Amino acid sequence: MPELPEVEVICRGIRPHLLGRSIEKISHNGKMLRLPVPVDAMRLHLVGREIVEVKRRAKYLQIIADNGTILIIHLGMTGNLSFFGPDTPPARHDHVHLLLDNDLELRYNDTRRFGSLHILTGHEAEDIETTFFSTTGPEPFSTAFSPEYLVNLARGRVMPVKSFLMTNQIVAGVGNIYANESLFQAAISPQRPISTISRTSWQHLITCIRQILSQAIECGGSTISDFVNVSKESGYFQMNFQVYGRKGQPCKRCIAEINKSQIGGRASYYCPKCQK
DNA sequence: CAAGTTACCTGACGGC
DNA sequence: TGCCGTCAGGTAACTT
Repeated sequence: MPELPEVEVICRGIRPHLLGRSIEKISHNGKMLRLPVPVDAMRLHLVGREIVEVKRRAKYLQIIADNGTILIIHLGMTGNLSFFGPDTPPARHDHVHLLLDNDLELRYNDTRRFGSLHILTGHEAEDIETTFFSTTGPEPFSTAFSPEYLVNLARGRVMPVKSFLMTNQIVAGVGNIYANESLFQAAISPQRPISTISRTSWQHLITCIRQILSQAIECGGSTISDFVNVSKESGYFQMNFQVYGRKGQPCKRCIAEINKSQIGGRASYYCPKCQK
């Protein structure tokens, strides 16, 4: 799926097409995503409303209407959003279409159906950080994501640092690719138990995560198999992968070969020589 | 409680 | 060609 950079690219891509538009019609193919599609609530609270804000939090998109309703979209592994004319025939795995007042449709397509849609209204929408995002950690670019914060959470725990970074309660939006890439950049082994990482190393890792994520956003995200942005363009950050998917290939920093192992059930790539 | 495993779903790919 | 196993960017509900 899209990790934070891909979701951010999509967010920036759809925002100018959505702001100021109103939603005229909502259709659904009837299939469940990871959760049921709240199509009745969507129609009740969104049809006829104007879109006033579009933003990202963690890997979730938020489309906010003039009555305070928030439509939350998570893209799962294979979700995508793009705009089509209403006469364009629906594609395979199109699940939801939002028809706008400028005769364009925003279409949610998701092959594996691991994504989800949510509707928040009233208190749930107003206090979204303590309702919907109550267990979501800080954004990686926020000041709350600090070495002190990580040292405290890591105390006495043996979890591998890669699993820790991918835990959304710890920090939002870092998925498998960018966890691998950030740890290579920081020269920290993905298996390293978190309690053994010093304040200085956490600081360095935070800096590396922010650099990698920023570069990926600038590149329009990474295209692994099916990520394309709203304009149907692929991201090209994958050109910059240092370790992800490079098993057996030479490290770009030393002479060793990139290793692959499973950590927390996820493919983990690292240089056994550079990353300690 | 922390950490590891499994399930959800479809499609692409490699081996035979 | 086709069948089968494996793997894929996420998340949460399980189990240990």
